[in-house]
Amino acid sequence: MPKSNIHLTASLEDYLEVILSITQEKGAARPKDIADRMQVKAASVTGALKNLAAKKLVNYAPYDVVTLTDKGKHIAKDILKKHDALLGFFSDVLDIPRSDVEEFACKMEHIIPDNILERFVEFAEFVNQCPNRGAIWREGAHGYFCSTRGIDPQCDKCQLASS
Amino acid sequence: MPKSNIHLTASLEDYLEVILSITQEKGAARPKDIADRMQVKAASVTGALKNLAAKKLVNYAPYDVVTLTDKGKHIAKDILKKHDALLGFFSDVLDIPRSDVEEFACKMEHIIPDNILERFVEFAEFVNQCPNRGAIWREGAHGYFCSTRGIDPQCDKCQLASS
DNA sequence: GAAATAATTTAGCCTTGCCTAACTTTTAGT
DNA sequence: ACTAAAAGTTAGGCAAGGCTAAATTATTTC
Repeated sequence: MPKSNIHLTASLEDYLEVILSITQEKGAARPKDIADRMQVKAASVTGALKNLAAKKLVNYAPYDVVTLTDKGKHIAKDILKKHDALLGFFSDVLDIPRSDVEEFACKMEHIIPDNILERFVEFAEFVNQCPNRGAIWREGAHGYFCSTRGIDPQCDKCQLASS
Repeated sequence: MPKSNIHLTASLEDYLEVILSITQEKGAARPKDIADRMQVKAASVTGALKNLAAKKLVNYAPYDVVTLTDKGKHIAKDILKKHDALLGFFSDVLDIPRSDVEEFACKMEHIIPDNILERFVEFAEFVNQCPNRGAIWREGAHGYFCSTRGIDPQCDKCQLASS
């Protein structure tokens, strides 16, 4: 796997992500689809595609459908993984509806450092693996607050933690 | 308080924040100080200041020191509040050293919606108010993991939660 | 299969926000 | 006070990334 220390802007990362998503649905992406998903005009897509093609991240030929190169696919999947991890954290830990964080996750995925994302993931895993210890959000008189239920003696992690 | 639905770019918000910070230290900010903190050249600061002055967020006159207007101060404090809240979350909940998240918080503060920040804050408050229930990070064989210590029967929140 | 429609590209423009180089103003040192 | 240095500004340039309008290519539809 060639080390890909390419610097990509948030915008270009978004294009890759969208192209991956469309490709997974339809096999290949057409500029029109990309424009619709990105909420930009078709002309802007052409520019981005030329840019990505110059970086060997997409296969692009005028008037043809667009596909990701291996390198492009690798990066796109990486971003999507971040996206999903963030969504998971917001859902499982902070208990915010996915629809409310979709857009925010789309912005965060471009700026969060790997080591910090790692923490988010570890924390979410902890909450998931050990539901009786995890934070539970409840609606109270003064808005939501955080609480937990009791410790489950069956839970590996709980026992591990009590040492 | 005039409703300030001004759209500010991340860059301009950063300028306000920096000016507030310098002002609190020295009474007023000089372009050179701002340039140093923002890691930009002095010429870039002049442009930003004119922009902010046009939006009535700073008091600016050529070759003079810079201060925030009430409106500017209000916005700057708001952003700083977000910044500190995020820093608190990363420190208290995820146990990441401040130095590692400073830069990230600087980016997040511009994109996080209020309602999501609210959740971050609530969660961090929970962890702070109820340290025995909060997540504790420990270094293990396979990196960091999450655990908790026992429940403190003295803790109001814990009792509240056990219902 | 020819004309109408839809998709795509090109060309040129705009904004943000940074830069450098050159010029002006202010400040400091002697 | 006068000059050298530091600070600030102006002018012009560049890259990213969007836009519109107009030209081009594909695709329908009758």
